[in-house]
Amino acid sequence: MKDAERQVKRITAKSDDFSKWYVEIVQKAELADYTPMKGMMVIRPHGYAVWENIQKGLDLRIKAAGHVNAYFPLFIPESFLKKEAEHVQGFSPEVAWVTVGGKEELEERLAVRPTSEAIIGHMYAKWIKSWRDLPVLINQWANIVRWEKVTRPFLRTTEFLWQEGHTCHETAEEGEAETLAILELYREFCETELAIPVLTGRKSLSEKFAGASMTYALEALMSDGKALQMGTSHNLGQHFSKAFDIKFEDRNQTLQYVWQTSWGMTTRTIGALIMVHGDDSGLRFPPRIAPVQVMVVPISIGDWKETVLPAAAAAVEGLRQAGLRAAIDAREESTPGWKFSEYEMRGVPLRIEIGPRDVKAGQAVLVRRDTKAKETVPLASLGARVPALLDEIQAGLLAQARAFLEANIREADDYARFKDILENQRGFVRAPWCGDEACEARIKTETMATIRVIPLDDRQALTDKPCMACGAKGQALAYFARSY
RNA sequence: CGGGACGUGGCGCAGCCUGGUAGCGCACAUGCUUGGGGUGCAUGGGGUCGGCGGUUCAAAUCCGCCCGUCCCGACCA
Repeated sequence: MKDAERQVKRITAKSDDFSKWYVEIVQKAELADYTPMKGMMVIRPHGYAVWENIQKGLDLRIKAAGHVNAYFPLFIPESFLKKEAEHVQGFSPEVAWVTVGGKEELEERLAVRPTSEAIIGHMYAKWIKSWRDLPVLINQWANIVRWEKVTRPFLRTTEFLWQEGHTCHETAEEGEAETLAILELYREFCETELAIPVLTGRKSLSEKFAGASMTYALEALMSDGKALQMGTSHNLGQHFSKAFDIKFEDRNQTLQYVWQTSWGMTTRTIGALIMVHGDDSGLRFPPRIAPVQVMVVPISIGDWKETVLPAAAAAVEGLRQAGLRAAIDAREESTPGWKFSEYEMRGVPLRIEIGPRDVKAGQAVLVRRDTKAKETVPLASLGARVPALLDEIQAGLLAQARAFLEANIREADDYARFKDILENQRGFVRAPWCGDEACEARIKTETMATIRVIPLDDRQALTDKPCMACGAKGQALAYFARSY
Protein backbone atom coordinates (compact mmCIF):
# COMPACT_ATOMS: atom_id res chain seq x y z
CA MET A 1 0.00 0.00 0.00
CA LYS A 2 1.21 3.46 -0.84
CA ASP A 3 2.46 5.63 1.98
CA ALA A 4 -0.03 8.37 1.24
CA GLU A 5 -2.93 5.99 1.61
CA ARG A 6 -1.48 4.37 4.67
CA GLN A 7 -1.57 7.76 6.38
CA VAL A 8 -5.34 7.62 6.26
CA LYS A 9 -5.37 4.72 8.67
CA ARG A 10 -3.00 6.27 11.15
CA ILE A 11 -4.13 8.17 14.17
CA THR A 12 -3.31 11.82 14.60
CA ALA A 13 0.24 12.24 15.83
CA LYS A 14 0.60 12.96 19.52
CA SER A 15 2.75 15.98 18.82
CA ASP A 16 0.26 17.29 16.29
CA ASP A 17 -2.84 17.47 18.43
CA PHE A 18 -2.70 15.72 21.78
CA SER A 19 -6.43 15.83 22.49
CA LYS A 20 -7.30 14.44 19.11
CA TRP A 21 -4.68 11.73 19.52
CA TYR A 22 -6.19 10.79 22.87
CA VAL A 23 -9.76 10.56 21.65
CA GLU A 24 -8.74 8.56 18.58
CA ILE A 25 -6.84 6.02 20.65
CA VAL A 26 -9.79 5.57 22.97
CA GLN A 27 -12.01 4.74 20.01
CA LYS A 28 -9.64 2.85 17.74
CA ALA A 29 -8.31 0.66 20.54
CA GLU A 30 -11.96 0.07 21.48
CA LEU A 31 -11.52 1.11 25.08
CA ALA A 32 -14.70 3.17 25.17
CA ASP A 33 -17.38 4.65 22.97
CA TYR A 34 -19.75 7.57 23.14
CA THR A 35 -23.45 7.10 23.76
CA PRO A 36 -26.45 9.28 22.92
CA MET A 37 -26.32 10.73 26.46
CA LYS A 38 -23.95 13.60 26.95
CA GLY A 39 -20.89 12.75 28.95
CA MET A 40 -21.82 9.13 29.38
CA MET A 41 -19.60 6.54 27.80
CA VAL A 42 -19.59 2.82 27.38
CA ILE A 43 -16.49 1.13 28.67
CA ARG A 44 -16.02 -1.52 26.02
CA PRO A 45 -14.65 -5.01 26.74
CA HIS A 46 -11.05 -4.06 26.06
CA GLY A 47 -11.27 -1.05 28.37
CA TYR A 48 -13.20 -2.92 31.00
CA ALA A 49 -10.61 -5.70 31.06
CA VAL A 50 -8.04 -3.06 32.02
CA TRP A 51 -10.34 -1.83 34.76
CA GLU A 52 -10.77 -5.37 36.04
CA ASN A 53 -7.01 -5.73 36.31
CA ILE A 54 -6.78 -2.39 38.10
CA GLN A 55 -9.52 -3.58 40.45
CA LYS A 56 -7.70 -6.83 41.17
CA GLY A 57 -4.44 -5.09 41.96
CA LEU A 58 -6.05 -2.47 44.19
CA ASP A 59 -8.51 -4.79 45.89
CA LEU A 60 -5.72 -7.15 46.85
CA ARG A 61 -3.76 -4.34 48.46
CA ILE A 62 -6.77 -2.80 50.20
CA LYS A 63 -7.69 -6.12 51.73
CA ALA A 64 -4.10 -6.91 52.66
CA ALA A 65 -4.15 -3.65 54.63
CA GLY A 66 -7.05 -4.98 56.69
CA HIS A 67 -10.09 -3.55 54.88
CA VAL A 68 -13.25 -5.38 53.84
CA ASN A 69 -15.67 -4.66 51.01
CA ALA A 70 -19.35 -3.73 51.38
CA TYR A 71 -21.99 -2.03 49.28
CA PHE A 72 -24.10 1.02 50.11
CA PRO A 73 -27.12 2.45 48.24
CA LEU A 74 -26.88 4.43 45.03
CA PHE A 75 -29.37 7.01 46.35
CA ILE A 76 -28.85 9.41 49.21
CA PRO A 77 -31.67 11.48 50.77
CA GLU A 78 -31.15 15.20 50.32
CA SER A 79 -31.29 15.81 54.06
CA PHE A 80 -28.28 13.53 54.59
CA LEU A 81 -26.23 15.40 52.07
CA LYS A 82 -27.04 18.68 53.80
CA LYS A 83 -25.78 17.61 57.20
CA GLU A 84 -22.19 18.57 56.55
CA ALA A 85 -22.27 22.17 55.38
CA GLU A 86 -19.05 22.29 53.41
CA HIS A 87 -19.80 18.92 51.83
CA VAL A 88 -23.18 19.92 50.39
CA GLN A 89 -21.79 23.23 49.21
CA GLY A 90 -18.97 21.50 47.41
CA PHE A 91 -21.07 18.89 45.70
CA SER A 92 -24.50 20.43 45.14
CA PRO A 93 -23.64 22.01 41.78
CA GLU A 94 -23.02 18.59 40.27
CA VAL A 95 -25.58 16.29 41.88
CA ALA A 96 -28.21 14.45 39.82
CA TRP A 97 -31.58 14.19 41.58
CA VAL A 98 -34.36 11.62 41.58
CA THR A 99 -37.69 13.30 42.21
CA VAL A 100 -40.16 10.75 40.89
CA GLY A 101 -40.45 7.02 41.57
CA GLY A 102 -42.76 5.28 39.13
CA LYS A 103 -45.67 7.69 39.02
CA GLU A 104 -45.26 9.10 42.49
CA GLU A 105 -43.60 12.36 43.35
CA LEU A 106 -41.10 11.68 46.16
CA GLU A 107 -41.58 13.46 49.48
CA GLU A 108 -37.86 14.02 49.68
CA ARG A 109 -35.72 13.98 46.60
CA LEU A 110 -32.83 11.54 46.39
CA ALA A 111 -29.34 12.34 45.21
CA VAL A 112 -27.60 9.91 42.93
CA ARG A 113 -24.40 9.53 44.97
CA PRO A 114 -21.64 11.94 44.00
CA THR A 115 -19.64 10.21 46.80
CA SER A 116 -20.88 8.20 49.76
CA GLU A 117 -19.72 9.89 52.95
CA ALA A 118 -23.28 10.91 53.87
CA ILE A 119 -25.05 7.58 53.58
CA ILE A 120 -22.11 5.70 55.04
CA GLY A 121 -21.87 8.18 57.92
CA HIS A 122 -25.51 7.55 58.73
CA MET A 123 -24.97 3.81 58.85
CA TYR A 124 -21.77 4.08 60.86
CA ALA A 125 -23.66 6.04 63.52
CA LYS A 126 -25.94 3.03 63.86
CA TRP A 127 -23.19 0.46 63.97
CA ILE A 128 -20.54 2.03 66.17
CA LYS A 129 -21.11 2.03 69.93
CA SER A 130 -17.82 1.21 71.59
CA TRP A 131 -14.09 1.57 71.14
CA ARG A 132 -14.24 -2.20 70.64
CA ASP A 133 -16.06 -1.57 67.34
CA LEU A 134 -13.09 0.40 66.02
CA PRO A 135 -11.43 0.71 63.68
CA VAL A 136 -14.04 0.30 60.95
CA LEU A 137 -12.23 -0.33 57.68
CA ILE A 138 -14.71 -0.59 54.83
CA ASN A 139 -14.25 -0.15 51.10
CA GLN A 140 -16.81 -0.20 48.34
CA TRP A 141 -16.56 -0.59 44.58
CA ALA A 142 -19.25 1.54 43.02
CA ASN A 143 -20.41 3.90 40.34
CA ILE A 144 -20.65 7.62 40.93
CA VAL A 145 -22.54 10.37 39.15
CA ARG A 146 -21.33 13.94 38.96
CA TRP A 147 -23.01 16.28 36.50
CA GLU A 148 -19.86 17.70 34.96
CA LYS A 149 -20.12 20.44 32.40
CA VAL A 150 -17.20 19.40 30.27
CA THR A 151 -16.55 15.71 29.81
CA ARG A 152 -13.79 13.60 28.27
CA PRO A 153 -13.64 9.80 28.01
CA PHE A 154 -12.18 8.33 31.24
CA LEU A 155 -10.82 11.68 32.44
CA ARG A 156 -14.14 13.23 33.31
CA THR A 157 -17.44 11.53 32.65
CA THR A 158 -20.89 12.01 34.13
CA GLU A 159 -20.84 8.50 35.54
CA PHE A 160 -17.62 6.83 36.55
CA LEU A 161 -16.45 3.78 38.46
CA TRP A 162 -14.26 3.85 41.54
CA GLN A 163 -13.49 2.39 44.88
CA GLU A 164 -14.10 4.49 47.95
CA GLY A 165 -12.72 3.57 51.34
CA HIS A 166 -14.40 4.90 54.48
CA THR A 167 -12.77 4.29 57.81
CA CYS A 168 -13.38 5.24 61.46
CA HIS A 169 -10.76 5.43 64.17
CA GLU A 170 -10.42 6.08 67.89
CA THR A 171 -7.89 8.85 67.68
CA ALA A 172 -6.83 11.68 65.40
CA GLU A 173 -3.40 10.07 65.13
CA GLU A 174 -4.86 6.80 63.89
CA GLY A 175 -6.95 8.63 61.31
CA GLU A 176 -3.94 10.52 60.04
CA ALA A 177 -1.88 7.34 59.93
CA GLU A 178 -4.60 5.59 57.89
CA THR A 179 -4.81 8.51 55.45
CA LEU A 180 -1.08 8.42 54.86
CA ALA A 181 -0.93 4.62 54.68
CA ILE A 182 -3.48 4.69 51.88
CA LEU A 183 -1.58 7.43 50.08
CA GLU A 184 1.46 5.17 50.15
CA LEU A 185 -0.63 2.17 49.06
CA TYR A 186 -1.85 4.13 46.05
CA ARG A 187 1.64 5.34 45.21
CA GLU A 188 3.03 1.83 45.28
CA PHE A 189 0.11 0.60 43.17
CA CYS A 190 0.61 3.29 40.53
CA GLU A 191 4.30 2.56 40.20
CA THR A 192 4.20 -1.23 40.45
CA GLU A 193 1.10 -1.99 38.42
CA LEU A 194 0.51 1.02 36.18
CA ALA A 195 4.18 1.92 35.74
CA ILE A 196 3.24 5.51 36.49
CA PRO A 197 5.48 7.44 38.87
CA VAL A 198 3.71 10.06 40.97
CA LEU A 199 4.33 13.04 43.17
CA THR A 200 2.59 12.75 46.51
CA GLY A 201 1.75 15.37 49.06
CA ARG A 202 -1.02 17.42 50.56
CA LYS A 203 -3.41 19.70 48.74
CA SER A 204 -3.73 23.36 49.53
CA LEU A 205 -6.87 24.21 51.50
CA SER A 206 -8.63 25.55 48.42
CA GLU A 207 -8.11 22.23 46.61
CA LYS A 208 -9.10 19.95 49.45
CA PHE A 209 -12.16 17.69 49.45
CA ALA A 210 -15.42 19.34 50.54
CA GLY A 211 -15.73 18.29 54.17
CA ALA A 212 -12.20 17.06 54.80
CA SER A 213 -9.75 18.59 57.21
CA MET A 214 -6.87 17.59 54.95
CA THR A 215 -6.60 16.07 51.48
CA TYR A 216 -3.57 14.19 50.24
CA ALA A 217 -3.14 13.35 46.58
CA LEU A 218 -1.05 11.63 43.96
CA GLU A 219 -0.21 13.55 40.83
CA ALA A 220 1.17 12.10 37.62
CA LEU A 221 2.52 13.93 34.60
CA MET A 222 0.91 13.23 31.24
CA SER A 223 3.16 13.30 28.20
CA ASP A 224 1.73 16.63 27.04
CA GLY A 225 3.10 18.19 30.22
CA LYS A 226 -0.20 18.49 32.08
CA ALA A 227 -0.75 16.95 35.50
CA LEU A 228 -3.46 14.46 36.35
CA GLN A 229 -4.65 13.55 39.84
CA MET A 230 -4.43 9.77 40.19
CA GLY A 231 -6.12 9.41 43.53
CA THR A 232 -6.91 11.13 46.79
CA SER A 233 -6.84 10.25 50.45
CA HIS A 234 -8.75 12.49 52.85
CA ASN A 235 -8.40 12.93 56.56
CA LEU A 236 -11.99 13.83 57.46
CA GLY A 237 -11.22 14.58 61.09
CA GLN A 238 -14.48 14.72 63.01
CA HIS A 239 -16.44 16.79 60.48
CA PHE A 240 -18.71 13.97 59.42
CA SER A 241 -18.83 12.16 62.75
CA LYS A 242 -20.15 15.34 64.32
CA ALA A 243 -22.59 15.94 61.48
CA PHE A 244 -23.87 12.34 61.56
CA ASP A 245 -23.42 11.77 65.27
CA ILE A 246 -21.01 8.85 65.01
CA LYS A 247 -20.03 8.41 68.66
CA PHE A 248 -18.39 5.67 70.67
CA GLU A 249 -17.69 5.09 74.30
CA ASP A 250 -13.94 5.19 74.72
CA ARG A 251 -11.68 3.22 77.05
CA ASN A 252 -12.37 5.77 79.81
CA GLN A 253 -16.14 5.43 79.40
CA THR A 254 -16.52 8.85 77.84
CA LEU A 255 -18.47 9.47 74.62
CA GLN A 256 -16.25 10.55 71.73
CA TYR A 257 -16.73 11.29 68.07
CA VAL A 258 -14.84 8.95 65.75
CA TRP A 259 -12.04 10.15 63.49
CA GLN A 260 -12.64 9.34 59.86
CA THR A 261 -10.90 8.99 56.53
CA SER A 262 -12.07 8.45 52.97
CA TRP A 263 -10.09 7.74 49.84
CA GLY A 264 -10.67 6.80 46.24
CA MET A 265 -9.25 5.88 42.89
CA THR A 266 -11.29 5.89 39.68
CA THR A 267 -11.55 4.80 36.06
CA ARG A 268 -9.66 8.00 35.34
CA THR A 269 -6.47 6.00 35.84
CA ILE A 270 -7.19 4.37 32.48
CA GLY A 271 -6.92 7.81 30.92
CA ALA A 272 -3.56 8.22 32.65
CA LEU A 273 -2.34 4.92 31.22
CA ILE A 274 -3.15 6.18 27.75
CA MET A 275 -1.57 9.60 28.21
CA VAL A 276 1.55 8.47 30.07
CA HIS A 277 2.51 5.46 27.97
CA GLY A 278 0.77 5.79 24.60
CA ASP A 279 2.62 6.67 21.41
CA ASP A 280 1.81 7.36 17.76
CA SER A 281 1.12 3.67 17.12
CA GLY A 282 -1.41 3.50 19.92
CA LEU A 283 -1.49 2.17 23.46
CA ARG A 284 1.41 0.72 25.37
CA PHE A 285 0.02 -1.14 28.34
CA PRO A 286 2.27 -2.22 31.17
CA PRO A 287 2.25 -6.05 31.20
CA ARG A 288 0.87 -6.26 34.73
CA ILE A 289 -2.43 -4.62 33.78
CA ALA A 290 -2.59 -5.48 30.07
CA PRO A 291 -5.70 -7.55 29.25
CA VAL A 292 -3.60 -9.63 26.87
CA GLN A 293 0.11 -9.76 27.63
CA VAL A 294 1.27 -11.80 24.67
CA MET A 295 -0.35 -12.06 21.25
CA VAL A 296 0.84 -14.80 18.96
CA VAL A 297 0.51 -14.04 15.25
CA PRO A 298 1.08 -17.01 12.95
CA ILE A 299 2.51 -15.99 9.60
CA SER A 300 0.04 -17.38 7.12
CA ILE A 301 1.92 -18.56 4.06
CA GLY A 302 1.42 -21.69 1.97
CA ASP A 303 0.53 -24.69 4.08
CA TRP A 304 0.73 -22.67 7.31
CA LYS A 305 -2.34 -24.33 8.74
CA GLU A 306 -0.55 -27.65 8.83
CA THR A 307 2.90 -26.40 9.79
CA VAL A 308 2.76 -23.01 11.51
CA LEU A 309 -0.59 -23.14 13.25
CA PRO A 310 0.10 -26.19 15.45
CA ALA A 311 3.41 -24.72 16.58
CA ALA A 312 1.79 -21.36 17.33
CA ALA A 313 -1.08 -22.98 19.20
CA ALA A 314 1.35 -25.03 21.23
CA ALA A 315 3.32 -21.92 22.11
CA VAL A 316 0.17 -20.16 23.37
CA GLU A 317 -0.82 -23.17 25.42
CA GLY A 318 2.61 -23.28 27.00
CA LEU A 319 2.48 -19.59 27.90
CA ARG A 320 -0.97 -19.94 29.40
CA GLN A 321 0.18 -22.79 31.54
CA ALA A 322 2.99 -20.59 32.74
CA GLY A 323 0.25 -18.27 34.03
CA LEU A 324 0.49 -15.62 31.31
CA ARG A 325 -2.42 -13.95 29.54
CA ALA A 326 -1.61 -15.16 26.04
CA ALA A 327 -3.78 -15.34 22.93
CA ILE A 328 -3.46 -16.27 19.29
CA ASP A 329 -4.94 -14.51 16.28
CA ALA A 330 -5.26 -17.17 13.61
CA ARG A 331 -7.95 -15.38 11.58
CA GLU A 332 -7.50 -15.90 7.89
CA GLU A 333 -9.25 -12.76 6.74
CA SER A 334 -6.59 -10.46 8.13
CA THR A 335 -2.98 -10.37 7.05
CA PRO A 336 -0.11 -10.57 9.53
CA GLY A 337 0.83 -6.95 8.88
CA TRP A 338 -2.67 -5.83 9.69
CA LYS A 339 -2.60 -7.77 12.93
CA PHE A 340 0.76 -6.26 13.93
CA SER A 341 -0.68 -2.77 13.67
CA GLU A 342 -3.89 -3.75 15.38
CA TYR A 343 -2.22 -5.15 18.50
CA GLU A 344 0.13 -2.21 18.65
CA MET A 345 -2.92 0.03 18.71
CA ARG A 346 -4.43 -2.07 21.48
CA GLY A 347 -1.27 -1.93 23.54
CA VAL A 348 -0.40 -5.63 23.77
CA PRO A 349 3.05 -5.58 25.43
CA LEU A 350 4.58 -8.47 23.52
CA ARG A 351 3.95 -9.97 20.09
CA ILE A 352 5.24 -13.36 19.02
CA GLU A 353 5.56 -14.04 15.31
CA ILE A 354 5.85 -17.62 14.18
CA GLY A 355 6.24 -18.36 10.46
CA PRO A 356 7.38 -21.31 8.30
CA ARG A 357 11.03 -20.28 8.60
CA ASP A 358 10.71 -20.18 12.36
CA VAL A 359 9.02 -23.54 12.60
CA LYS A 360 11.85 -25.10 10.60
CA ALA A 361 14.42 -23.44 12.82
CA GLY A 362 12.46 -24.21 15.99
CA GLN A 363 12.24 -20.56 16.97
CA ALA A 364 9.95 -17.54 17.26
CA VAL A 365 10.34 -13.81 16.81
CA LEU A 366 9.51 -11.69 19.86
CA VAL A 367 8.60 -8.04 19.34
CA ARG A 368 8.34 -5.66 22.27
CA ARG A 369 5.57 -3.08 22.08
CA ASP A 370 7.44 -0.49 24.14
CA THR A 371 10.62 -0.32 22.03
CA LYS A 372 9.52 -2.36 18.99
CA ALA A 373 12.80 -4.24 19.36
CA LYS A 374 12.82 -7.75 17.90
CA GLU A 375 14.62 -10.82 19.10
CA THR A 376 14.69 -14.46 18.02
CA VAL A 377 14.18 -17.10 20.68
CA PRO A 378 14.10 -20.93 20.52
CA LEU A 379 10.54 -22.22 20.94
CA ALA A 380 11.75 -24.37 23.81
CA SER A 381 12.83 -21.37 25.86
CA LEU A 382 9.71 -19.21 25.41
CA GLY A 383 8.51 -20.24 28.87
CA ALA A 384 11.60 -18.72 30.41
CA ARG A 385 12.25 -15.78 28.10
CA VAL A 386 8.72 -14.36 27.80
CA PRO A 387 8.09 -13.72 31.52
CA ALA A 388 11.53 -12.16 31.82
CA LEU A 389 10.87 -9.95 28.81
CA LEU A 390 7.50 -8.85 30.20
CA ASP A 391 9.25 -7.82 33.41
CA GLU A 392 11.75 -5.84 31.36
CA ILE A 393 8.90 -4.10 29.53
CA GLN A 394 7.15 -3.29 32.79
CA ALA A 395 10.38 -1.85 34.21
CA GLY A 396 11.19 -0.08 30.95
CA LEU A 397 7.86 1.75 30.85
CA LEU A 398 8.24 2.87 34.45
CA ALA A 399 11.80 4.03 33.85
CA GLN A 400 10.77 5.97 30.78
CA ALA A 401 7.87 7.64 32.56
CA ARG A 402 10.06 8.43 35.55
CA ALA A 403 12.74 9.99 33.38
CA PHE A 404 10.07 12.14 31.73
CA LEU A 405 8.64 13.20 35.08
CA GLU A 406 12.04 14.08 36.50
CA ALA A 407 13.05 15.99 33.38
CA ASN A 408 9.87 18.02 33.72
CA ILE A 409 10.13 19.16 37.29
CA ARG A 410 11.66 22.61 37.24
CA GLU A 411 12.50 25.19 39.88
CA ALA A 412 11.33 28.77 39.86
CA ASP A 413 12.12 31.38 42.50
CA ASP A 414 10.50 34.27 40.69
CA TYR A 415 7.22 34.79 38.90
CA ALA A 416 8.69 35.61 35.49
CA ARG A 417 10.57 32.33 35.38
CA PHE A 418 7.49 30.52 36.67
CA LYS A 419 5.30 31.90 33.88
CA ASP A 420 7.96 31.21 31.29
CA ILE A 421 8.17 27.53 32.26
CA LEU A 422 4.42 27.07 32.19
CA GLU A 423 4.12 28.82 28.88
CA ASN A 424 7.00 27.16 27.06
CA GLN A 425 7.77 23.89 28.77
CA ARG A 426 4.88 22.94 31.01
CA GLY A 427 5.41 20.10 33.49
CA PHE A 428 5.69 20.67 37.24
CA VAL A 429 7.22 23.78 38.69
CA ARG A 430 8.55 23.66 42.23
CA ALA A 431 8.28 27.11 43.70
CA PRO A 432 8.22 28.84 47.09
CA TRP A 433 4.71 29.91 48.09
CA CYS A 434 3.37 32.05 50.92
CA GLY A 435 0.41 29.85 51.86
CA ASP A 436 -2.14 32.57 51.15
CA GLU A 437 -5.33 31.53 49.35
CA ALA A 438 -5.76 34.85 47.57
CA CYS A 439 -2.24 34.61 46.21
CA GLU A 440 -2.93 31.04 45.05
CA ALA A 441 -6.12 32.19 43.31
CA ARG A 442 -4.25 34.97 41.55
CA ILE A 443 -1.60 32.55 40.28
CA LYS A 444 -4.37 30.34 38.96
CA THR A 445 -6.09 33.17 37.13
CA GLU A 446 -2.91 34.50 35.63
CA THR A 447 -1.16 31.27 34.68
CA MET A 448 -3.88 28.55 34.67
CA ALA A 449 -1.63 26.61 37.03
CA THR A 450 -2.71 25.24 40.40
CA ILE A 451 -0.89 23.78 43.35
CA ARG A 452 -0.93 20.07 42.67
CA VAL A 453 0.79 18.97 45.87
CA ILE A 454 2.86 20.29 48.71
CA PRO A 455 5.45 17.65 49.68
CA LEU A 456 4.98 15.98 53.06
CA ASP A 457 8.65 15.77 53.83
CA ASP A 458 9.62 18.97 55.63
CA ARG A 459 13.10 18.82 54.19
CA GLN A 460 11.54 19.06 50.74
CA ALA A 461 8.75 21.45 51.59
CA LEU A 462 10.19 24.02 53.99
CA THR A 463 11.75 27.11 52.51
CA ASP A 464 13.08 30.44 53.61
CA LYS A 465 12.73 31.95 50.16
CA PRO A 466 10.01 34.57 49.61
CA CYS A 467 6.82 33.61 47.76
CA MET A 468 7.61 33.58 44.05
CA ALA A 469 4.34 35.34 43.22
CA CYS A 470 3.77 37.96 45.91
CA GLY A 471 7.15 38.21 47.66
CA ALA A 472 5.67 37.57 51.12
CA LYS A 473 7.38 35.22 53.53
CA GLY A 474 7.56 31.79 51.95
CA GLN A 475 5.78 28.99 53.77
CA ALA A 476 6.40 25.95 51.59
CA LEU A 477 7.82 24.73 48.34
CA ALA A 478 4.84 23.60 46.28
CA TYR A 479 4.50 21.76 43.01
CA PHE A 480 2.45 23.78 40.54
CA ALA A 481 1.16 22.62 37.14
CA ARG A 482 -1.57 23.03 34.64
CA SER A 483 -3.79 20.02 35.01
CA TYR A 484 -6.68 18.00 33.65
C1' C B 1 -21.74 28.13 31.69
C1' G B 2 -18.69 32.05 28.32
C1' G B 3 -15.43 32.30 23.42
C1' G B 4 -14.24 29.41 18.87
C1' A B 5 -14.68 25.25 15.33
C1' C B 6 -17.44 21.33 13.61
C1' G B 7 -21.90 17.87 12.77
C1' U B 8 -23.17 14.47 5.29
C1' G B 9 -23.65 5.62 5.17
C1' G B 10 -19.77 2.42 10.77
C1' C B 11 -15.10 5.89 10.40
C1' G B 12 -12.59 10.04 7.75
C1' C B 13 -14.05 13.61 4.27
C1' A B 14 -15.94 16.40 -0.60
C1' G B 15 -20.43 18.89 -2.08
C1' C B 16 -22.93 24.16 0.74
C1' C B 17 -20.45 30.35 -1.25
C1' U B 18 -23.34 30.54 -6.95
C1' G B 19 -30.71 25.86 -3.98
C1' G B 20 -32.63 21.36 -8.64
C1' U B 21 -33.21 15.82 -4.45
C1' A B 22 -25.79 12.79 -2.66
C1' G B 23 -20.22 11.46 -3.97
C1' C B 24 -15.10 9.67 -2.59
C1' G B 25 -11.53 6.77 0.56
C1' C B 26 -11.54 3.26 4.44
C1' A B 27 -14.65 -0.35 6.76
C1' C B 28 -18.53 -4.27 5.56
C1' A B 29 -20.45 -8.71 2.16
C1' U B 30 -19.16 -12.28 -1.92
C1' G B 31 -15.40 -14.42 -5.18
C1' C B 32 -10.54 -14.94 -6.81
C1' U B 33 -5.61 -13.47 -5.38
C1' U B 34 -2.05 -12.48 -1.65
C1' G B 35 0.19 -13.27 3.08
C1' G B 36 7.65 -12.02 7.50
C1' G B 37 4.63 -4.42 8.69
C1' G B 38 -2.40 -2.51 7.54
C1' U B 39 -2.14 -7.65 -0.17
C1' G B 40 -4.37 -6.76 -5.09
C1' C B 41 -8.61 -7.02 -8.36
C1' A B 42 -13.79 -7.47 -9.34
C1' U B 43 -18.83 -7.30 -7.86
C1' G B 44 -22.31 -5.74 -4.15
C1' G B 45 -25.21 -3.78 0.32
C1' G B 46 -25.76 0.49 3.17
C1' G B 47 -26.93 7.36 3.91
C1' U B 48 -32.03 11.96 2.56
C1' C B 49 -27.29 15.02 4.72
C1' G B 50 -27.50 16.11 13.89
C1' G B 51 -32.94 17.63 15.30
C1' C B 52 -37.10 20.92 14.82
C1' G B 53 -39.14 24.96 12.33
C1' G B 54 -39.04 28.78 8.42
C1' U B 55 -38.12 30.84 3.24
C1' U B 56 -38.94 28.58 -1.76
C1' C B 57 -42.20 25.43 -7.15
C1' A B 58 -37.76 23.01 -5.07
C1' A B 59 -33.24 22.88 0.78
C1' A B 60 -27.44 18.90 2.46
C1' U B 61 -27.05 23.88 0.34
C1' C B 62 -30.36 30.07 2.62
C1' C B 63 -32.51 31.78 7.73
C1' G B 64 -33.86 30.79 13.08
C1' C B 65 -33.89 27.84 17.38
C1' C B 66 -32.28 23.41 19.76
C1' C B 67 -28.99 19.14 20.52
C1' G B 68 -24.20 16.92 20.29
C1' U B 69 -18.73 16.64 19.69
C1' C B 70 -13.88 18.92 19.94
C1' C B 71 -10.62 23.11 21.39
C1' C B 72 -9.72 27.48 24.78
C1' G B 73 -11.51 29.32 29.68
C1' A B 74 -14.65 29.00 34.69
C1' C B 75 -16.14 23.94 37.82
C1' C B 76 -14.34 19.10 39.11
C1' A B 77 -11.83 12.40 40.52
